[in-house]
Amino acid sequence: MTETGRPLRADARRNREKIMASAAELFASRGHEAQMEEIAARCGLGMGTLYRHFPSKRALLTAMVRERFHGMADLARAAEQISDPGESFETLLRSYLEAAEGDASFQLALMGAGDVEWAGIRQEKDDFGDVASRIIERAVAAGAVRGDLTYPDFILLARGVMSTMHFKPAGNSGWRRHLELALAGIRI
Amino acid sequence: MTETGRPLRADARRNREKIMASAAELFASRGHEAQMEEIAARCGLGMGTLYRHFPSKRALLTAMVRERFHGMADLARAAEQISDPGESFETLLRSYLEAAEGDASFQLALMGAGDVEWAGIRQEKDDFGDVASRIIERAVAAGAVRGDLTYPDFILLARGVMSTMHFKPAGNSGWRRHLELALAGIRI
DNA sequence: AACGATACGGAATGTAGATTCCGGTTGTCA
DNA sequence: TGACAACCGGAATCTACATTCCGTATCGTT
Repeated sequence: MTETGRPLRADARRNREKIMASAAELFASRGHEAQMEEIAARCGLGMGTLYRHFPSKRALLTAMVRERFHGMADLARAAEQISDPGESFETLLRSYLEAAEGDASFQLALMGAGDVEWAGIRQEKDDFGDVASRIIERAVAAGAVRGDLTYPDFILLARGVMSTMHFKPAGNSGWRRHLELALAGIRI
Repeated sequence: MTETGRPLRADARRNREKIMASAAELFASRGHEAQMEEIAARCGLGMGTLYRHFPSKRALLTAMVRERFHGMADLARAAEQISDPGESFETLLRSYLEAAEGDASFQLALMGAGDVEWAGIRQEKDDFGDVASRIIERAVAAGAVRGDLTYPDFILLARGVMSTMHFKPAGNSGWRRHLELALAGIRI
């Protein structure tokens, strides 16, 4: 239903965008618990319309995550432009986390909680991974971070800080304190 | 239903224990998604019996978490016996994580995911917190860890590593790698 | 051994939410 | 502007579970 070939009718395209917008807001604030009915209601559409555009809640959620991941790759490319390898790396991590701030569903997706059809996002995910890996390798080569640091480690740390962001929105001094502790563990 | 005064009839006590055991296993393997019917079935009891002992799924889960937290306080006291302040601290963190290994529900509870009636566990939770705080203060005083480390930081880090344990059971080199990175960030 | 008081079993009930259906609308193109 | 495909609305349907109910069975006490 997302890819058929013939272009969408004007009103359909408009509605599809309204749905994406509403879904983005609701998934962000309520997480995976946002309800299909709320989403439809928020943009003044019926259930039928919602399901015409996205065959299931899972598909809708996946579309949202794909969009966000796409933006994430851009952030990574921006971080890669920074000349200092160490700063480039830290900016990557900080951007990754800030991109997820305020979006409960995206946080869960990034942590690896189910409900997302990862197969439909491989491309976007790999794009990000490629850039991030390059940044990390450069930071390692420059001696800005511990020599055994890898991309999987980056994911490990990011998920860790994200768990604080997700489960303790206002806890302590917030996720930024956690980020500092994490960075302290990999800087040289 | 848990505290009434008069002692339970012999068969009732037996059944209560069967329920706790089955629930422990199922919550551990399936997390909060374990079903009440499965739990009852696993120990050959009916739904009525299950609900006679625990008024709701939430109550049952809470009982499980309380039991686990109780054990956790013991682990903390054991760690406190270690003379070297730094080793004592690291043992505390390691024990905390190992206690949660293999128990999906407990991991979620420790990370702060809902579904647990924390009010009914204050005591057990505080017991652990008190011992842990002492261990951390001693480590700080001995200069074994960064001087600004606090108990909330401990929770932060533990939750981070736990997120890897929970969401990526077999990922990378496992949560122990994450633990190493976390420790590197607080050791001096 | 009989009698309550306690417990137990498991079918029936209640509810929340996703998903489907289909009669009615609207955009598009000749 | 007429016809038809592409769309839309939203009530009805389905599913999955937690929770309740109440007729029986069992324990412990005299």
